[in-house]
Amino acid sequence: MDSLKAILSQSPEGQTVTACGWVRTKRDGKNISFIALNDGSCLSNLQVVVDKENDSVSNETLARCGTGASLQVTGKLVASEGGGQNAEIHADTITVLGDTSETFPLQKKHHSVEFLREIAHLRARTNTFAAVARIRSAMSYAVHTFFQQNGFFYVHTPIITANDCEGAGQMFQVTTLDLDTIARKELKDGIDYTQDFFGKKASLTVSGQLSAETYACALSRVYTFGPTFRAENSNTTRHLAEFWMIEPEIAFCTLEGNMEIAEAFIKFILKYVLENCKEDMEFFDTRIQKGVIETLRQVVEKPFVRITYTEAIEHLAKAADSFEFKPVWGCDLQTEHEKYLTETVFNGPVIVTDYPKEIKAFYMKQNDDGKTVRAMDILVPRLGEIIGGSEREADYGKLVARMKELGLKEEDYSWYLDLRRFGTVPHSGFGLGFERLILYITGMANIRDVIPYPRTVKNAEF
RNA sequence: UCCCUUGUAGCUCAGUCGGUAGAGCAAAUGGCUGUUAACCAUUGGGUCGGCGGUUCAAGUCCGUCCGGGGGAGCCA
Repeated sequence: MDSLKAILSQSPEGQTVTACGWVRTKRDGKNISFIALNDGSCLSNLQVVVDKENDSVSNETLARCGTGASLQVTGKLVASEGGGQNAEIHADTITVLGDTSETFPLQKKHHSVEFLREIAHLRARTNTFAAVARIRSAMSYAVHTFFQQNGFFYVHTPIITANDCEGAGQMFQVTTLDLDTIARKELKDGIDYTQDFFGKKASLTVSGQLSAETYACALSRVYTFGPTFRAENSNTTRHLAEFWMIEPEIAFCTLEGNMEIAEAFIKFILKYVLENCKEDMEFFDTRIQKGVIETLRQVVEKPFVRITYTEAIEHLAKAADSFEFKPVWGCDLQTEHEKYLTETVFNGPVIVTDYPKEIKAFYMKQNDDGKTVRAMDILVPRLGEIIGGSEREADYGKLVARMKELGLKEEDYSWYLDLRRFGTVPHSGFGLGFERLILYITGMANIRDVIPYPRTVKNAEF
């Protein structure tokens, strides 16, 4: 059975084909009916033409071909007399594989994304969500292609972790203890985790970075690409409790090399999608965000702007009056600051490096100035931070000293510190939120609409 | 977690100064000689998010809870 994509790519010469799909719309005339059929293999529908004067398809069958029904159609593929499509199928037989009903919630009209979120199990049957799904798949393939072509090994870091030290956010606890029983007891001494499945407190991972570092310090170039979980109570269009993160980690690599790889990576994915998902991208360009294709093309062409945090603050200081939060050295960049830099000053992606150590994680390499670390964030218009990365502190003494300043216990990180005890090397890496990259590429507005079943605060439906 | 906003037909919304509900689309039915979210006509469709209060009278005013959306913080 050929997909509609395969059928529509054929030259229509009257050959007999069999097509399967779901009815999008049906338009009835006295002697003729048109059915728009879609199987999700591509954005385009196949127009099915039913000649009512010819008895091949009964009126009873035709009546069952309402929006949402699934059909198998056999007929001749011919050039279309109408203007909306090149080819169409003149049906000889139609088999209704599955009936629909008047309660089918998807109508042949526009629906809001908010409404479609409530029927997430059916929304993939709309143009927008099917296009997002196809692009997401193509991007996943491109992620692996980029790294595999550049000598990276794909490492599967654990989903469940008993490290209490990943430090990137609030964690979801994993337990087999009976919480109902625990909740009823007065627990003066706390919970006895030695009785739990893993014998200690365990959680879902918030980052594969620390594990990836251990493999980078063995295989040199590795990456992870998997689900990540954050139990933050954040309610925005850019956050999910369950999201997919891409985290490369590279040995013998300083921050400069890290930035080069990050920039090349983003450009590779954009270029791949522009070349391989043309029909879907044109849909996003006309229906979702006007001009998104041209924006992406320019991002691929131009080198990313690179500035230090200190330079960023200087830029922001010139427009200090326009901000709610005054830009002061030492403070983290606010959303309004990121927007100003990417949208007003540079009009494109900006890599900001060398942040104050106080606002960055303990494992980042300390600069000689004693104030900043070798961190880099890539900021993009509309979304803000899309990548966060750094060169890692490779010096055992400096790393331990920084941990002490922050009150972190050495024994909790002994395996991580072993990387610095035994054959330490300069190494770097970054994390990229996959869904944010999808938002950037498609122009979609809400991160909940670029993952099939979004998990957010108070929402784990489907 | 904080701020703003919103909840009325299957969907998108209107509903004025408090007086018991309206449109478009969708659906169903009929019509129509090739349509492109087809078109034309007819019909059906409502616990106005829940609970409580004020009032002769509440979709409308007040309180509270729940849901949706946007922004901020946190971050990817």
